[in-house]
Amino acid sequence: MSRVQKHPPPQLHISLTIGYSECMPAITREYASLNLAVDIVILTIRHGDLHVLLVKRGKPPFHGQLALPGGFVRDGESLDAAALRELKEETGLDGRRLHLEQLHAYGDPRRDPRSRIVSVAYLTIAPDLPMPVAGTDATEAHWTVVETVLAPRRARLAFDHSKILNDALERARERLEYTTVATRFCVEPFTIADLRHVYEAVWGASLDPGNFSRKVTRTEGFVVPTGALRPAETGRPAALFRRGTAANLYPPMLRTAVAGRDKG
Amino acid sequence: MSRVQKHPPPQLHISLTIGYSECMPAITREYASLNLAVDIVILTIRHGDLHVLLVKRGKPPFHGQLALPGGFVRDGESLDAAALRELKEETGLDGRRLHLEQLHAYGDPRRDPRSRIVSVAYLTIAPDLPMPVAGTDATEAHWTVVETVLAPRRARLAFDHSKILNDALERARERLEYTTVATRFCVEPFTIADLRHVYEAVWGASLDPGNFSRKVTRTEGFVVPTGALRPAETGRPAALFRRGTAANLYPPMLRTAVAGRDKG
DNA sequence: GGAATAGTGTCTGTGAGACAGTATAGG
DNA sequence: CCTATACTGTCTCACAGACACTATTCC
Repeated sequence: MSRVQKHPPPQLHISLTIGYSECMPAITREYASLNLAVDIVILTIRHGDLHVLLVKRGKPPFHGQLALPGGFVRDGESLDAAALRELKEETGLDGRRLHLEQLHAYGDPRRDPRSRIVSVAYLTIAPDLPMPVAGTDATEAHWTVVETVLAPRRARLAFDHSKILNDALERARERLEYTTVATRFCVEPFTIADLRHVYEAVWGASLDPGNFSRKVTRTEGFVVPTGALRPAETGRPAALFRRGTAANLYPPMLRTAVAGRDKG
Repeated sequence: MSRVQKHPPPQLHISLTIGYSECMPAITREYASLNLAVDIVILTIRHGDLHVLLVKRGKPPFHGQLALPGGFVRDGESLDAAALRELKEETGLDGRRLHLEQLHAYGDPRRDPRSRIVSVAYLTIAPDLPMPVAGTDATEAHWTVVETVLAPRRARLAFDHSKILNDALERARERLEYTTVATRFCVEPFTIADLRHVYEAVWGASLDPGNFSRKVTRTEGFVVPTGALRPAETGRPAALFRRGTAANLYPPMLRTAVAGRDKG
């Protein structure tokens, strides 16, 4: 069958829902009437470390715990539009100019203790910009070092957000292998070293500067030279680049061979 | 904010919903109360061609048109569980023994003309087995050659299922590059030529038999020899293999270099 | 033997990685 | 001079692709 309704029409299960408190979901309905949310994993690089934007919850459940920013999908609003709106509300940034991709839908019926809420997670890659991070509501938003959040002794995130964050990280690491999105972490113009620091922060590994430089500059459409130089604090000035037009890397920059090496 | 309800609690928008017919969704609610469906792209290879399982819709909308199998997520049922259940209902197969992965969530508010239905699509890879394909309801299910479905002159699938199918195909092609899922198309034991036909059908390109054989047998954990041979209709008998334990291919088998070549 | 498929040998080109060497800045 | 960073040269190894060649079967 394909979306063919065999049993009660929508109105019926609604009437069954009435009378249940939000803490005690009905279990006799066949079709779930539920709320749909988007949660956004916003990654950026600050001071050489990968950061994620987290908010401190102001009410139960998980009161006072850290969580991913997000909110409900509104009526008549597409999933992508909801993600763009939440991104705007949380960071003030225009998501159309950032990398924003759907990550995964999370639908465990008990992932939210209040009621059934299915969440579609998005991954956003942002450059290190002076973001307002003006929580439109009273919640505080903070950039947090990803490594700290995922440390075993650290308190876990609210809901299943630790899993979402882990999935987002794995996706980001993979994207850096096969696409040019790493440039989306950089403020233009950027140096090859800036771009290398992105790979090192996301992969948690150190890369050979010489080989990396050759690889990046020789891959068509990855970066385009501006001709200008950036005077370094120390050492030879570095050439400046902008993002190229290519979306995918061929051949890819596989991290498998790099895995295991430590960063630093 | 993170799933914090600023406005009406769940009960309230439910009362607003009552009185609306399913064909006229409310537009004044801030949060969407909606139905959640799963649609499944079940791929298999029959007679050397990539097939997808499609059903003919028995009622409007899109009456009589082809669509992906799917159905509503039930109350208390996870997304994965719903996909497994639908798969079982449509094919009689146990999805736990097949490759089943979430593909993407489709949430355009107008993707279903009746009411707002968000669908989470799944990709399944199945070997060419004698499947009952017993539609538990009256819908007919048919294996259809993918190439035929996507041909420009062909009638498009119902809803946004053409897009879902295209996304699933792209995902499957990519999976064959980086993972060992191609073996999931094969009935064990299988020959290297069987596996090569999988790649050729999914990629729509022909591969060099010698190089492919070497690549597959030398990649650790891709396939394991059974020691037995399969007598061929003509030619030298081929060695038989089973699936190995590796999930990922390193180095991957990139199709980019192959792209453009025609399947012969 | 001929035809067909299975599988190996071998050559070439490309690219990754290691690492030496050169370039250009400040101190 | 030194140091630090940027970048290039070069060597080696691994692998993809092309394709010749051998192996094994049925006719």
